[in-house]
Amino acid sequence: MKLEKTTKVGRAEAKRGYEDACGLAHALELIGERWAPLVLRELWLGPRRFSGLRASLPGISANVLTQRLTGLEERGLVRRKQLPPPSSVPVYQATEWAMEAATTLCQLGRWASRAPGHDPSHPVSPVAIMMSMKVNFDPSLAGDFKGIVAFHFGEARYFAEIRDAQIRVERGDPTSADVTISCDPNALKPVLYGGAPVESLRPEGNIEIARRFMTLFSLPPKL
Amino acid sequence: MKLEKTTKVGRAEAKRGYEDACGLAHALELIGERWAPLVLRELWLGPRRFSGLRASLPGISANVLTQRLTGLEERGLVRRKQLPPPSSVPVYQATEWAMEAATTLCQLGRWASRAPGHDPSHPVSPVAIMMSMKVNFDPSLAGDFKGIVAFHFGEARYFAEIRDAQIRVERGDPTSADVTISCDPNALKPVLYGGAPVESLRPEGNIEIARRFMTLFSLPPKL
DNA sequence: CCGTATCCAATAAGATACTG
DNA sequence: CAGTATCTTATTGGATACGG
Repeated sequence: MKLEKTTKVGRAEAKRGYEDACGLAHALELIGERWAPLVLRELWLGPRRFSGLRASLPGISANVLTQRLTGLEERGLVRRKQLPPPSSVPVYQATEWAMEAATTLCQLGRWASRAPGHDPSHPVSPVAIMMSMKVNFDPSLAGDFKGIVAFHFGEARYFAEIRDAQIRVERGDPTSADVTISCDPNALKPVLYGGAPVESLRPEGNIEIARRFMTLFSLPPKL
Repeated sequence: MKLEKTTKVGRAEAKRGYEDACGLAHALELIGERWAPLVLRELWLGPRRFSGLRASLPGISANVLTQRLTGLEERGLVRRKQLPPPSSVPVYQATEWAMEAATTLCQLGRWASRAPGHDPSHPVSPVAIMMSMKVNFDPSLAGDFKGIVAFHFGEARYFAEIRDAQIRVERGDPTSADVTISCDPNALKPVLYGGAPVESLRPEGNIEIARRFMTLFSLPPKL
C-alpha cells in the first residue's frame, strides 16, 4: 500500500524504548518482551537446548524463540554454547547476572498465584513445577525433616533436598535419593498443593519421606 | 496439519494467553503488557490522576494509558476512585495486592540498573527517583544517622525519613522536615549517585543533614 | 535433530484529533 | 482535565519452506 516511510519517527529509532532512567524501565527493555521471562524460567536450573525450550513453552513459535534467545544473548542474559563433540549440541545458558533476575521473577510468580484469575489447571513444565517447590516451600512446616526426593519427568531429572528447614532444588541426579518419583509434572500439582496422596505417583524408595515431603508446601492465600 | 481448530480466527480466541499454570506466566498476563509495570511504579506512593500519570510516563499515549488502567482495574490491581465533590477528580489507586508486586518490581529495577546498557541520563519521574532511594539505600552507611528530608518537585511533595538504619519513603509533607529540597527529579541523580554537592540544589534547612543524607545511597556494581 | 527465512493474518502500540 | 475515536505502524504468532 503506502510504502513511503512517513519519517514521523525521524532517525532510526528502531526499538521502542521507554526513555526512562528508572531501573525498572530498563528491566523491561531487557526482559519485558513477550516470553522472555518464561525463557529465563526454563534456564533457571541449567542450560537447555532449543527443542527443549520449545517443548516447555507451549505456544511459542520457533521464530519467536530464536528472536528471544538472540536478543537475550545480545543483552548479556544468555550465553550460547556448543557442547563438546561429538554431541556438538548448542545449548543456551543463563548468565549469572540473569539468574539473579530469575530469583526475583520467582517471587513475582508466587505473588501472581494469589490472583483469583489464576488457573492452575494449565500444564506446567518440569522447571516450572520445581520452581514452585522452591518458592512455595514453607520452612515452618519442615521441622527437622531431612530428605532428598528425585523427580524423573521423562528424560529430565531433577531433585529437591530439604535440610535444616531449607530447600535446595537442582537439575540432575542427587548423590543419593531417599525416594524417586517418576511422573508428569502436572501430576505433581494435586499432590503438592491439593492434598492428593503421593501413592498415586507410585514413588520408589522411602515412601514415608515422600509423603512427608509433599506436605511441606503451601500456596499463598488467594485474594 | 490435523489441527481441527485451524479455522483462521477461531472466534473466541480473545486474548493471547500463555496457557501455563506457572505463577510467573500468570504474572505476565496480569502486568506483562507494555507500560503496565511503570504504571504500577507511578502508583507506588499513592493515588494519581490520569494527567499526572501521563506526565510521568513520557511516551505513553492517552489511549494506551486508558487501556492499561482499565485492564489493571479489571484484574484487581487498580481501583478507580472519585475524590469527593467539588473536586470530583477521578484518581487511580493501586490495590494492596498490587503494592506487593510493586515491591518486587523495585528489586527488578535494582537488578537491571547493573546492566552495562543502562543509561541513567534519561529523565526520571518523581516517584522513580524516590523509589531509587528506597531501593539503593545502604543501611551499612547510615550508622545512627537520623533525619527527614522533604522533596518538592513542582507541586508534588515527597519525603524520606532515615532512622535506625532504615529508610521510609512517602508522599506528602512530613510532620517536620530537617531540610527541604526543591528541584527537578533529574537534578537529584548526580547528587545521590554521582557525588555532586548537595549545595547545587540549594537546600533549605539543615544543610549538614542534607549533605549526609546524600551519601547514604549506592548503586549496585556495574557488570 | 537444530534451527533460520519468509510470508501472512491478527494484535498491540503510537500519533493525532476531537468531544464532554 | 479526562478521556475517545481513528488511523498508521510495529510486533506477534502460525505455517510453511528450507539449509546444516
